[in-house]
Formats: sequence, structure tokens, C-alpha cells
Amino acid sequence: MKNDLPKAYVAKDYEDQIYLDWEKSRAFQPDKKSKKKPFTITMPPPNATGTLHLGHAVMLALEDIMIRYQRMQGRPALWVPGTDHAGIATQNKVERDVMENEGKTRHDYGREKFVKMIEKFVAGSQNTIRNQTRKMGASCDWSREYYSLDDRLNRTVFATFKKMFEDGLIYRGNRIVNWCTRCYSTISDDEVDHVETTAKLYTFKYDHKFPFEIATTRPETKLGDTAVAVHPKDKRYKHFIGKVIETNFCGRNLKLSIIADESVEPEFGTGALGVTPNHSIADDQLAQKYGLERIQVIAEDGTIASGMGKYSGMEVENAKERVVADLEKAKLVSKVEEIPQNLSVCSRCKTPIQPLISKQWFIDVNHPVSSWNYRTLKLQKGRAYSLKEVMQHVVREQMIEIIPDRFNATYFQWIDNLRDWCISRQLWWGHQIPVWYRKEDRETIKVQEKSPGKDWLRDSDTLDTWFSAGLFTFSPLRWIDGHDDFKTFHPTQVLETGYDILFFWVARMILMTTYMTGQVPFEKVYLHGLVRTRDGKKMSKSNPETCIDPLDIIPEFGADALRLSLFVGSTPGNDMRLYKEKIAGYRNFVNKLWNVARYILMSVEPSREYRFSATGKNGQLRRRGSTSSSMVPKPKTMADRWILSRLQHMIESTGKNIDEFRFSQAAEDLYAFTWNELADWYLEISKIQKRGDGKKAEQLASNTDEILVYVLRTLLKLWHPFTPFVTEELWTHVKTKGDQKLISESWPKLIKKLQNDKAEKAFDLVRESITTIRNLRAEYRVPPAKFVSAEIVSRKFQTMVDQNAEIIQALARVDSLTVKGGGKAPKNTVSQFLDGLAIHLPLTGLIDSQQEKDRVQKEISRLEVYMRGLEAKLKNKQFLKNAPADIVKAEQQRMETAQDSLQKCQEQLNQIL
RNA sequence: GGGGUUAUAGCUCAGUUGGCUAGAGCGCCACAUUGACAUUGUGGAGGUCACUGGUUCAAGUCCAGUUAAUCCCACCA
Repeated sequence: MKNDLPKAYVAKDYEDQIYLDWEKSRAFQPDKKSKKKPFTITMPPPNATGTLHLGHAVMLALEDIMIRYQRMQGRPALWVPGTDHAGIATQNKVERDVMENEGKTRHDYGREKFVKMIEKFVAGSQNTIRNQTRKMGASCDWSREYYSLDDRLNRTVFATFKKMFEDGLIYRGNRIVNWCTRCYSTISDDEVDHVETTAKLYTFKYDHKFPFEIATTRPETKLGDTAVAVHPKDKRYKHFIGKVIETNFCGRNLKLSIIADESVEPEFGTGALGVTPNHSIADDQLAQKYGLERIQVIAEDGTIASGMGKYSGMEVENAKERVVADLEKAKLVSKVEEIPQNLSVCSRCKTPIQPLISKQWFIDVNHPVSSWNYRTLKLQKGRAYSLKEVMQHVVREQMIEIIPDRFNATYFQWIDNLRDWCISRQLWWGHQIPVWYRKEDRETIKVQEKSPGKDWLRDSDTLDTWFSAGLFTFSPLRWIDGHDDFKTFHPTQVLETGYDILFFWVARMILMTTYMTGQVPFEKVYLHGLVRTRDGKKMSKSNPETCIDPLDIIPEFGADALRLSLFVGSTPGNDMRLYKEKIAGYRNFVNKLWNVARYILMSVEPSREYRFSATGKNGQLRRRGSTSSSMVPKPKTMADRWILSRLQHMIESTGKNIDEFRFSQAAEDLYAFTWNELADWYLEISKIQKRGDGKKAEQLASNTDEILVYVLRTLLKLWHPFTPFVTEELWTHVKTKGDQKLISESWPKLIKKLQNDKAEKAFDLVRESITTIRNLRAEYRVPPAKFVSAEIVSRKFQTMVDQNAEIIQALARVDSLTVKGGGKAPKNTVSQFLDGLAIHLPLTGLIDSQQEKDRVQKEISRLEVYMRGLEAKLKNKQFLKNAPADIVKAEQQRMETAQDSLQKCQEQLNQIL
């Protein structure tokens, strides 16, 4: 027992060393000897593009809580850390840096060289991420760390591609895609953001011969129109439907079919819509539906394609101005108005998206196949299922549970609207598509990673990052090699991540994993909210003053305080606000915990050995070296019984709360126990229990020491998943021979026989008595240092109050306490009535009878209001008939108590008069 | 247009299957201060749980509607 703790806990003096010790002790690796069911979490891999932000910190805090708790439960707990190459994000980042620093583009370097540059950048950034992860205290198994471009993961990616291709789930097609002209790549529907802007809506005719006007915000694309769509019932245009009108638009000859479709809104613009099949997703659908011709207007670099006359080669924006100018010159424009518009932009670089037709690789989400594990996925035999159907099936059948469950609706809605997933990206950074084309005839292909020979060219595109990310529960566990890790640790138990990547990642993991492994990737999905600023705004890198950097916080307040501030007071799926004062509050708490330990360590007899270990049968405590198997701490006083009982309830509720994902509740309860019960009450009482002289007093003191140490040890264990650093540090002061590091200790076992609701209730009355006296003193402005005398009258609790008289005297600063079983209330006192107990303070000279009268009168009114409510309830026959018996009984009890108090108050009032 | 979330103390938020005289932290007010802790202690003030209706013996909690904020998805050219 060491007792040389500094006055305050300065986290940064301990944390790094503690983490090193944990790592050295291999505590992060799952205990494979354990026979219990493994518990696995795949860490959502941060993008290898830089540094961790608070979103990652929340993720690390929550996952570490689960992992540490399960580890202490004795389960082989595996938390697999990793990083993601994050194709588009990383390439963008390096491109931006190179442009800023050297004014060069990736093309100035060429693919091979540029990829090398990205690799170098990634290596640096991975190191940063690893260090930050350590700073947070994450107890993940570094020996199993993965990176999405690791060999074993690459092989899994290529094997997946091949299998899907052979099953007809991957195809190459000419389809309209979201094209980012800056990234020079397709991006998926989910990578498109919509920003509200205003746009100019032009109303015009294609030429003077054209019979009616159309309206558009994008006149330049009209160069590629092949139809005009109207609503079938629109009288203005009905007689044109089915005709083909030849027109000359800005020097281009267009053949426009007039088609009718319900989707056209007659109220918008002129009610006539120029259809540009290749540059609008909606128009593309019309083109498919009516078999329209297609004309490419915009090239992949964002300029007007060749064959568009004088506009060819112009930037889209310039072309627009030019087209408008030409139209105006020809007096074809009748109206220009500003309208609100949702502009589609690339979520990475905010460049406006050009929808265009391009030959890309897709995953067919509606193609039914039979290559499923029908048994483990509980599918109907003999039936083919599409990816979409299985994604719906496993969640609907609750093989995967989403927390909070309202995200089920979001999930299903997304899947219902899911279109084929475009997986090819025209990027250099990522998994290059394992497809080879024969040089002479590009249509002959081979799907494999290695080159089939000299006459073959590899597809230059890479795969969408989320393709490989979809494999992350099983690819790092070496599924591809049939490794034990996969057999032992898959499916994983929990996937914990932000709700913002439910679609990007969670859904795709379900898709990929069910298809490839025949298992669900995880049993539960826990979604946390976003961390916002004090004003509820998003923290964004472009606004650095709104951002809180975990690396600034940790040295100042400690990782434990940061962790607490990231999940206490927040619930799954809901955003939270974070600001320094909040973190400081938890820093204060951590310090409180430190000082609780510091006091106990200073106060108990240091030479003794306090070796409790709750490893005996039936969760009993044994003292090491003792032959007795029932060395449970023995409560001698009511306070002892109370604190030990409260502690047992904490053991029970903390475990239950963590099991049921109520992390905030668990920590809040522990916080209240630590501060408001242990520190505020029991520690103060222990001082009283330890101050007497004589043999009996010594025995009590020694017994109190045992209880203090037992409570502290247990409390450190309960706190450990939440605040690992400070608890581990304190553990070094209370651990004894044979104890392990706290991280490897077992979760405290519940000792049922120490639960004592009667003692808790009785002791609450003692606490309430003390509070009442303090309150009365404060009200009558008795100086805190001054002692008062008091009289407590209770027939029912006379003995109990007597037994606790010393505590009441000390904590309420009472020098002479009279405890009576009955009799008349003394005169000239300030009095207060609790349930079955009256407290009288003869505050001679301080009592103002008017003030006292007012005080009692106020209490009476309050009681009367309260009793009116109760009375109504108790007179209600329906209530008596329908409410459960214990509820009725409780209400009756309340009524009796209130009546009693009321009567006492009235007596009191009469006496003052 | 479809879907979701939120609305509870001055602020930030809890409130598990309906049983509540509605809680916490911060802030505020008063007092204290060498003893584990000023990163402290003691006491206190502060709420028609957004609004309207319904279900129920009983509604902050369940249902319907209204208002306001917010997010996601789709999208009108």
C-alpha cells in the first residue's frame, strides 16, 4: 500500500507510460485460452489522410469501453485497428498539397511516381493516427492492425471482384454517372452533396421556327437535346405529341421528338422540358424509357465536347454565357429569372457534378444469384436472391440489430432506392481493377490480377474505396487464407460508428460480407452522433476556430476527461455539443476520483495487507492466504451496510448498462455514486468511525479500513472501461501480490448478500436528517462553524437514530443531541418533520416567530396541494381497481406520510401562535 | 416530394417496458475555507416537460394533429 499520491491528478504525467506498459504486457491481445465467447470489434479505419478528429475520438472511447468491459468479463476481446487508403480523399489531399507547394498536377509526375508520393504521405499519416489512437487509450490489438492496401486485403478484394464478376453481379456498362471534372472521376450517388443555390432559369425557343418555348437552367446542354417532353394532359402541347420537329439551335441541327411523360410538371417554366439524355439523370431515364438518341455535349474534362461547332473546347461556364449571348442576340430569350436550385457537387472537392454517360463498372444489386450460404443466412432454399434482397433480409430478420432502431427505417429506405453501384473510379490511388483487355480487340477481357501476357492491357481505373471497405470485418481476419482468426472472431459482435456512414459503409459491409463469407458481418450496429460546436454547428476543417483538436485537449485535461465528455450526456444516434467547460468538468471529476483514492490510501493502515479478490465460489471474497472462503467485508455499522449495498448495486447496474449500450447512464450512475455517496458521505463517516480510542474502537477502525479498500478496489474496476488511465495508475497503489494490471483484472462479481435495501432506506433517513439540520441552520444563518443542539423525536427510529448519533452530530455540527421515543415537542424550536421522525432545533435568540410561521405555512400549503392530488387518486375507484396493488399501496403510504407531516406542521404552527 | 430527429431549469442534456411531489452537469445566489480534493465543501433559487386533442385508473413517456428547428434521401428541367 503506497500512500504518496500528489495532491492533484495531472494526467499527462502518467498516460503515455501507462499505455506503453499495457502494450508491453500484451494485454490488448485476446486471451485465446478463455472458453468464453469471443467479442470482436473492427475499428472503423480512419482515412490515412492526416489526423484524428473528435468523431474518431468518440468512436475510440465507446469501442474501448466495450472492449475493456468484455475483456474484464473474461471473454477473448479483440479490437482490430486499421487505416483506410481512402482513394478519392487521399489522392485529393496529395494533389492539393502538390498544387499548392509546387504548382504541379498529378499528370506532371505520371501514375507510378505520383502513387509513390501518395504512399509516402500515407505512411506519415498512419503514424500520426496510430499515436493519436494510443493517446486516447484505445486498447486495440496492434499486432493485428490492418491497412486496406495490405497484401491479404488486396487478395480479398480481387477474389471478391472475380467471384462477383463470375456470378454476373459485376458488369461493365455505358451509363450515366456523376462525373467530377476536378477529380476527373466518377463518384457514387452517396458522394454527391446537394447545396442550395440560386440559378438563372432561361425561357427561350430553340429557334424562331420552333412552335413553343422551353425553360432551362443549363442552356449549354441544349446542344445535345434530342427530345422535348411535356405532360400528357397539357392542352398547350397536346397536338405536338408524337411529332418530330427539326430545329437549328445555335448553329446545331437538332431533331427533337415531342414526347409525353407524367414526370413533367406543367407548372414549372413553360411546362415543356428540353431532354438532354447524356447530361441529366432524369433525362437519361426518359431517354431509356422512350429510346431517344444521345448526344455527348460535355467531355470528361468539363469542356464542351468536339463536334459542337464553335463551342467545342470551351469550359462549361463560358459556353453557357456564350450560348445565352447568342440566343439573346437572336432575340430568342423571353425571360430570365432567378430560381432556387439544389446544385449537385462533389462531396470531396465541392466541384459541381456533371452527369454524363460513361463506360464504367457496376455492381448489379438486383440480379438474383444462388451463391449464398442459405443455412447461416436463413434463406429459403431453392430460391435465388439479389444482393438487395439479402441486405433487407438480414436486418428484417434481426440477424443484425441497429441501435438506435429508428435507423432501420433509414436503412430500408436507402436500400429500396438503391441503384446499381458504380465501382470504378478514374483515380490512381486504390485497388486497380483486376481486368485485362486484349490490345487488338478491347472487348475480350480476362479477370485476374496478374498480367495474362504482353498483348493485354489492364483497366486503368481503380475501385471505389467502399468496395474494399465492405470487406473489413473479415479481410483483416485473414479469411482469404482460411486463418483461425476468421474462424474464431467472425462474425464480429458490434460495429460502432457514426450514423453518417450507415450507407457508405455499414450497408456495404452487409452486402459484401453476406455474399463472400455467408455470415453477417456483425450482430449489432451501434451508431453514435456527430460532435458539434457549442452552438450546435458542424466542426469543419475549413473553420479551424470551431474545431477542438483532441491532441490539444489531452495534454491539458487528460484522455480520461476527454473520453467522458464525449459520451456522458449523449444518447445513440443523437448529436452532441462539446466545449472546453464540459471537458474541464470531467477533468474535475477525474481529480475527485483521484482524491478519493488518495484519502483512502492516506487514511488506512499502510502496513496491513488488504487482499481481497472476488474469485471465490459464489462470488465471495477471499482474503489471500486466508483459509476462510467467506472473507466478505463485514459491515459493522449502518453506514457500512449502506455503502456496501450501494456498491453492489453499482456492480449490477454498470454491467447491465454496458451490456445494453447505455454507456452514458452507466457513467452517470458511477459518477453520482463516487461523488455524492462515497466521497460526500461514506468518506466523511469513515473519519468518524476511525477516531475513537480503545480496543473496540480500534476494531471498528480496522474494519472500516477493510471496507474502504474493498470499495476503492471495486470502484476502480467499475470505472476502468470508462477512464482507463487514472484507474490503472491508482490500481498500482492498491494492488497486491498476485494482482494483475487493472486492464487484465476481472470484472467485480456481485455479492448478493451485501445488497441490503432495508439498510439503504434506513440510512437515507439518517442522511436526510443531517441535510435537514444543515438546511435549517443555513436558513437561520447559523454560522457553519457554530455548534447547535438538536432533538430528534421518533418512536419508530429511536434506536436507529441513537446508533447514528455520532454521525449526525459530526456532520450536522450538533454538540448536544437528544434522541427521544416520544413526548411533547419542545417549545421555541425550529422544527421539521420527516417520514416518521421529527427534528427540533432550539435556535435560541435566532428564531423570528413570523419567519418561522411563514416557513411552516409554506410547507403546509405545499403538503395540501400534494395531498389533494393523492386524495383524488385514492378516491378514484377505477384507480383502485385497475392499478397494480403495489402502486396503490405506495400511494396510500404516501398519503399517510403526508397526513402525518401535515398534522405535525399544524401542531407546530399552533405552538408558535 | 418522401423519411427521420429534436422541442424538459438561464445553457448543455438525461429521463429503459406509462406509476414523477420531473433529474444531472454547468451557470446563478448565500455561506464556508490550513486536515483527500478551490479541479473543494454546505445550503438554496430556478420547470403549466412546445401546442391541441385522444387512449388509459394513470401520460414528460403511447397515438393523432399543429408549430418551430434540424438532418437524410429524392429532385423541377
